[in-house]
Amino acid sequence: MNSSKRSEQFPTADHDHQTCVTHALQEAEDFCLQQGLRLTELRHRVLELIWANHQPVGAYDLLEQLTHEGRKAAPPTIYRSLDFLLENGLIHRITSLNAYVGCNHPGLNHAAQFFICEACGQAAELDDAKIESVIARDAKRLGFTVEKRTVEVAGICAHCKLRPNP
Amino acid sequence: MNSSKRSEQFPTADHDHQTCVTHALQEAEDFCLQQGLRLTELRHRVLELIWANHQPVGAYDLLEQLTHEGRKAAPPTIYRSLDFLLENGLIHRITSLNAYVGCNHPGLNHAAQFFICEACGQAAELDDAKIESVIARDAKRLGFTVEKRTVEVAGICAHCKLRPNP
DNA sequence: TGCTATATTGTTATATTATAACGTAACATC
DNA sequence: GATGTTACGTTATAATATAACAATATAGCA
Repeated sequence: MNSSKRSEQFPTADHDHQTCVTHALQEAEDFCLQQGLRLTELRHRVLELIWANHQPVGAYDLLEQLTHEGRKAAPPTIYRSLDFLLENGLIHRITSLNAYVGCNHPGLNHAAQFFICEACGQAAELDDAKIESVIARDAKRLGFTVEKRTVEVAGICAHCKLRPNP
Repeated sequence: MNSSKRSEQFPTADHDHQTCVTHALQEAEDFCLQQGLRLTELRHRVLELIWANHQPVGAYDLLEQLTHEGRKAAPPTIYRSLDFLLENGLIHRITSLNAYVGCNHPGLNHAAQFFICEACGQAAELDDAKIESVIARDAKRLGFTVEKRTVEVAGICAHCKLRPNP
């Protein structure tokens, strides 16, 4: 049985990607309805594209995908949608890639960690409380109030290690 | 007694900054001599500027500082020096700021963590083995081979919390 | 319903960060 | 001192992101 979520671990080649996109969109719609947020057609489409890309994707890639389907779009078009999706926890920004990826746990205020494969470009989203607590401990020792955490680990995923030549 | 190192914790206002710059430069010179690396005048000056700025500083800021002192410089001038300094562990790049900061432990191959104050702009460099080991454990569970870690925590430092209005 | 305030999107221009490509100068090694 | 290599100069451009203002759509209310 395949998970309908993308990135709690690295997805296998045979996972049902259409289902995971559909599921994520459904969750987002439900979440926005609950919260009284306007998931407009544009925002919905941007979120769908992000999930459909199936890995962290750049703003200008998304922009090109939007214009290729006939929509009038300029950089602010995409950045404003990204801002909305970020603010409401529907996507994450991967700082080290300048790229955006769907969030696996929309609604939960969580600090995610990312493991990013340099071979296939996919990213696994973790939410390891242990990392959080170690950071919190260090912060306490420094007298530092944490606002935002960025934990991104680059390397090679298990699938790519086995693959002959990706 | 004031530490001659900048960022094992957030520096106090009264710390001897000139000494910490001088010390860092001396360490870099020694290290490059040992390793047979050419710390050219340009690279030396860039490293000095980075330390003198006393907090993460952008490439174009450095560029401006160079040109203001009469040197001919264009973006590649600065980026090439930054590349040299990064490759040889003399500075770090703070991904979330697109900025560069002197390394406290040149020569040691270490994965640093940064605590970045959003009020004063200063960054503390930690090297917490515990964070490393937790990341390593997660990586092992995923079958992931780690190449590079990025751990950056933004927030407010102890000094700025006490300050009335920075 | 129609009015009005607000939120969203369109549009143009520009800021910020970084690299490509190619030529010249310095240096090092023989 | 000829030659290969490394570093630097120079021009152009790529990639990412935001400012500023106009037009449109939506929501809430009279």
